[in-house]
Amino acid sequence: MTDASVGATFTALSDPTRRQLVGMIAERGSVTASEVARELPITRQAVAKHLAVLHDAGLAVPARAGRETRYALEPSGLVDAAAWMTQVGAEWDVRLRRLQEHAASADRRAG
Amino acid sequence: MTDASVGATFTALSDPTRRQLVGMIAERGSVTASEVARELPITRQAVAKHLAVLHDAGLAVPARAGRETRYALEPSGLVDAAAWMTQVGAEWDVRLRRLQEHAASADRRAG
DNA sequence: ACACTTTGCAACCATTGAGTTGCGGATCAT
DNA sequence: ATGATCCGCAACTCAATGGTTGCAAAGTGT
Repeated sequence: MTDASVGATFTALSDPTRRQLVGMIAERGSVTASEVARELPITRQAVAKHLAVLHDAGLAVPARAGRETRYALEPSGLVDAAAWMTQVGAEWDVRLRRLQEHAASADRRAG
Repeated sequence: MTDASVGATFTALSDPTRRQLVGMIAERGSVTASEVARELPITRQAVAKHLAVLHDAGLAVPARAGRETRYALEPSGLVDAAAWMTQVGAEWDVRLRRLQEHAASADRRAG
């Protein structure tokens, strides 16, 4: 759960086309660049680049079968990023609770 | 939890400087651009831009007090993004479980 | 063997984004 | 009142990136 891997995950998910792509892979189980390119208004190479980014982020894994390369989902990257967010969220929560308590006690003092 | 807001959150968290900034705000409760700029190797304006991005993403909220503008954390943006990830993660989970079952039954068929 | 499909690599273009400098306006302290 | 901070806005540079086209290599079907 290194900072670089978390960053790569957020970078990968920051692009709307890539999020859509993730959704399509989740629906279908696996996908090739050519398949997706037929349905989206972008070229196959653009899709291939997006799939490469998802792969580098550990969110998708390619498997070559004959002349086609199918990409499936790889959950570990998402799990790591979700863990990071949960952890950071917990820290925020602690901090915010302190602030709320502080504000509440200030209110009490103010009557 | 619109797609645009989720995208803004991921975009905000995809930058390492911004993640560091989030950590600093979490530690201190609140922060000004000038304060942070003294400790980081970037200018105040760069920090101000980052804080603006965090604000637009709903992750930080500014409060002007006199001549300084302090930024504190705003949890809603993070909560939304975390919810998105949890949801997508659950879908992946379902899909992966299906695939595993499929693979297992294939194994059984193969003997 | 040959036509067809699928992929991968490289070069290129346009846009975004992180960072800078410069300046003017508002606030605080003396 | 004036000097010192602090902020916000605007213009600029430079690298990263989403997208394109072109082409060669490898797999498939007849």
